[in-house]
Amino acid sequence: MAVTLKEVAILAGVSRSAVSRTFTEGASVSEKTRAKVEKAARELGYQPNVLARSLTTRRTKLIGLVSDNFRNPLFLQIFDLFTRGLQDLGLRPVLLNLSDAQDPHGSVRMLQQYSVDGVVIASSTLPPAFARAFRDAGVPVVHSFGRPSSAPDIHVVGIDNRFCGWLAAETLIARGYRTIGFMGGPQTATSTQDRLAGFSEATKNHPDVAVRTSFCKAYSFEAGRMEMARLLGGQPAEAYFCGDDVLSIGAISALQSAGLSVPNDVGIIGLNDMEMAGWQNINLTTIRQPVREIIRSSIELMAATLEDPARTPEARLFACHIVERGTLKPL
Amino acid sequence: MAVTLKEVAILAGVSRSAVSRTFTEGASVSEKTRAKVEKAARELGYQPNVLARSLTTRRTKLIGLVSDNFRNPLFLQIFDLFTRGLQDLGLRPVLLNLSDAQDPHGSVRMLQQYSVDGVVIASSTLPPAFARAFRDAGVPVVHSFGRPSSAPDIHVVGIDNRFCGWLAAETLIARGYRTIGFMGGPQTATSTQDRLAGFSEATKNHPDVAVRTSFCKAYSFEAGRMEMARLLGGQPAEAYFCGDDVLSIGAISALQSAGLSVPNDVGIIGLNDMEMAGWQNINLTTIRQPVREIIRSSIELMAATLEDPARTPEARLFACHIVERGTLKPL
DNA sequence: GGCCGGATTGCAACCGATTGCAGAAGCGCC
DNA sequence: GGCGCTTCTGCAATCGGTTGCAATCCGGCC
Repeated sequence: MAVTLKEVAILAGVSRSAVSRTFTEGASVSEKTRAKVEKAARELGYQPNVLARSLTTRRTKLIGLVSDNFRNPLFLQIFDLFTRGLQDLGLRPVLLNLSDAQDPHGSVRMLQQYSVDGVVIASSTLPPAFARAFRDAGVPVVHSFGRPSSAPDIHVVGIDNRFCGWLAAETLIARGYRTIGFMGGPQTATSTQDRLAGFSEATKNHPDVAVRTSFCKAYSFEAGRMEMARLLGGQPAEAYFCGDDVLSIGAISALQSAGLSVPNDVGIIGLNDMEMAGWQNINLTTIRQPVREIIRSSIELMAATLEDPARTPEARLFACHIVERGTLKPL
Repeated sequence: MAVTLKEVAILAGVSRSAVSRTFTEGASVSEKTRAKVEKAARELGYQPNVLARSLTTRRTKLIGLVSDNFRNPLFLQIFDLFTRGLQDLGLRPVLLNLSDAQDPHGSVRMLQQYSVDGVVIASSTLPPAFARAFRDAGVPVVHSFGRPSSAPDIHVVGIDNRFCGWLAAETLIARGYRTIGFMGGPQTATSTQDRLAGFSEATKNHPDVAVRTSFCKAYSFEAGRMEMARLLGGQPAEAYFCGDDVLSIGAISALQSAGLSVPNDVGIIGLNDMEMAGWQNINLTTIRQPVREIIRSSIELMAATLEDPARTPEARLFACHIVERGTLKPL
């Protein structure tokens, strides 16, 4: 069906090597044959078959894009940025949906069969075992939104979740809240654990502050709604730090349905600063995570690692800061 | 790096063909050699390289998943369903982000280089020229959420947008609204055009009803918000049919910000029935589009077309129906 | 034991490209 | 024209598999 090297070679009256060389960067071809080949290629509509080429070059230009979060609208933006960024570099993302995968082994196999050049994991909830499994399989991996380590054994780009937890707690305490709640994402996620650790650390210095902790099964509106509805069945805290804006917005929805006002009855602070957080009728006070920068940096790091697979693992951290809106009582 | 056929053959003490055959469905291998090969393969951790195999089989099991909508949260669910459905069939989606692509030609080239087995287009806004370009390049294509034709020249799975427009108008009129608005998505999208056609047709029979039409630049919350805010600068209609729930929710947000009540001041009916539409504090009356079924059917159709590329193009239509909630005044 | 036919097996060519190597061209200069 | 050098070019092997074909194996039967 498709035009091959050989047909171009015949039409141009040169060897197959000559054709190949005109299509490979920096190969030695005279202007004359290059012209002949390009003319023939144009006439036939030829373009090299990346997959066949990959057999010898060992580069497929395929990048595994793996995630397990398909409920949080933020991730649509994340996929948008990743796919654009990768395709600008001539790389093509192969999506791997690990929404209900338990076993890293199977995922590794799936991607190995396709000989992806690298894997970027876009998730704050996927267990680190997955990243390690890919690495152990010899595939370059970058974990975006993962847990940065001070002694990284894998490339990680993200934020300091401990600090975010700490910042949230300090902010709530400074506003005069004395019973504060941590409403995290999945308890198994490192992001949740780290935020809780930071949150708890901050409250340790304030003996007059009571802390409640609870967790949502997923990062989704619905999970936030349901968890807050459950909390309202008991004695809720005066203010909550939610592990994600989607949880916050879900929680606010539950509060409003219960006839409670935010921030008059309950304060809420989120994390991410997604588009909706800025809407006038939501107006969520939140901790902004620089998604765009994290993704840009992840792609850069992936490209660099493709160049030098032996590159020393690094952790890249981006700063988060409070975006003050209207869901906490004023200072 | 990776284990190859040859190494397995040597360890198992058989020819390369034998190894190949134990890994290809329905090939003739004796139980004895199969056992030897499988043992060797297990020891070495061998698995066939799909891409190398594709060179002779001409099947990469790669499916192009192309879309241009990365703003509408509904599409996150769509990607979720597509990726899961495809990977259940052993197919792998290569994502192609056409958010700001103008030229079908370039996109075709991108996918051709990777010799995808097929392309599914998930978009209600991508011009039909893209689908045709893929088809003309000899790639099986299924257009999900596309414009069904009564004389289809391309596989399409979707809804009858004309009917939806008609249904929306009839519903608004039946509720007693006499100035009704059509607030569509991008004017260039066939879905918008068809809905408007249906909407206009319904109103033709009601000379006492005035119609306003306007369009949003994209299917996103923000576009809906901005368009409604603009409309509120003039004399708004009594009720609007929005081309998507995200537009509706954006519009409601703008209305609330302006101190107006839905449905007391302005009625809204959406389209899709996304998760948020059911929230108590949104409670959107909408036309439900059976997304899940459309995707399941699209994947089935793709699989069938892969089997028989010469399959006659068909259009598959799914019914839509009103989901009554609280954003229209009662009957 | 010998013959027959179907089930297995290995050889070798091929899928669409790249690339090391050796020979051929091209060039400047004497 | 001949020399030495650099730049091009084609041959042939290779990447990791599949597959048509012919040869071999095997069991059953006379």
